[in-house]
Amino acid sequence: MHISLTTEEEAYFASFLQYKNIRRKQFLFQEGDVNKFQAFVIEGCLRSYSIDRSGFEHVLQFAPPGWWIGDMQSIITQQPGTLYIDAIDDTAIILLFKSDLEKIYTAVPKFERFFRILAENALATYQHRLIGNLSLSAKERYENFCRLYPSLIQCLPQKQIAAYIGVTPEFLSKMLNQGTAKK
Amino acid sequence: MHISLTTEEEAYFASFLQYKNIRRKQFLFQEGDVNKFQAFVIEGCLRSYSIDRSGFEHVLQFAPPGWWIGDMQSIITQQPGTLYIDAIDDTAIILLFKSDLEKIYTAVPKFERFFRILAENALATYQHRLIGNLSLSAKERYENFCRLYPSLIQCLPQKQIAAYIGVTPEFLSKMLNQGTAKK
DNA sequence: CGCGACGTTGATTTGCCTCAACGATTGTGG
DNA sequence: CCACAATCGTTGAGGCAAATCAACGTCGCG
Repeated sequence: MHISLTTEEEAYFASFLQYKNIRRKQFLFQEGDVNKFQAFVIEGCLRSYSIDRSGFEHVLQFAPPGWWIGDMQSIITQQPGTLYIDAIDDTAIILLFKSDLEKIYTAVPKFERFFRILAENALATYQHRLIGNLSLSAKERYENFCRLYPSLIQCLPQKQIAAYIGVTPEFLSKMLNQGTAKK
Repeated sequence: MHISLTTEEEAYFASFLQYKNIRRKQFLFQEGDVNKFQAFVIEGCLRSYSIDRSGFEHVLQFAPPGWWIGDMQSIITQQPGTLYIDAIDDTAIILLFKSDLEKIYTAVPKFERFFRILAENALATYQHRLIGNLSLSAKERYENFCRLYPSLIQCLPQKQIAAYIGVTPEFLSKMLNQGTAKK
């Protein structure tokens, strides 16, 4: 990780963490809620997405083990959020509440560093994805996705991938089946 | 701003800053360079963009006065970047080198906080833009752009806006001229 | 002045969407 | 343990938003 901690600092940090289990399809967060925590995935998989005016889902992020997830906009502003977060599989997570995080920052400034680096990496990732969405075809975005998240392709329903790369499930299906040579 | 500084801290920080002017159309950064600094715009306007395989530009960010800009991916990894950054108008900027920033972080940890918050806000902004690109029509994206950057619409050539919202200049032109009622 | 960037407009094409129907799989309750 | 509903992927016909290509007028600038 990006910082090293003494045993006391670790214990202090750990004292704020809350463990939680979420069942497949259960919601961790819904549009209109104020998001008061970041979630860290230990096992399983979460996803964050928005639902547009026409009822279509658009996936912002998948969070397999080792990933953080939350409605950043809502966490920052403490205003009602616009995203949904739910579980794709049964999932074990750790919650870290914003109010506690503020305390942690004050007590152990090193954590500012940790979460700064985390945010900067995430930022670069989203910039890269945005550029991809502006410049690549659906097929190329799919290939990128496979290259970037090889562990996910196997456990995700195809329509979730479609909602991530920005095409309809029907179109993704056709794309995949005519890339394959036919007899 | 997000932190408050003593006079000494301010002076210490200021001692690292380098002022620079860039002429219209001049490059601050090009694909393949390793980005060693963040730039803060005082006056004028910069833009960061990528050029795809077919030679089309895709704007990642405009930076009017008060904004930071850089190739985040390259700054983090210190590997050659993929973006271009150039000046839309004659522009005055401040450079803050990554190597200096590391020193500043060590000397005055408060700055970790400042740049953490900066990165988190930027992150939320890109997430929002990505969702918009996945769920909105070209017209809606244009309207969002106008709402979000009213100061920019006047000084930007139309084709730059097109390259930001993700349409061709031709299409944006048509869109705008038939939204207007005709006689 | 003349060149190059920009915006405009039209004709045509295309990548992706919409809608609808259908089989396969899953899971759930009786 | 089976019946049924729900979800998912597939396929086809047709439609539309946006891209492509090309031509042209305008303006600012060297």
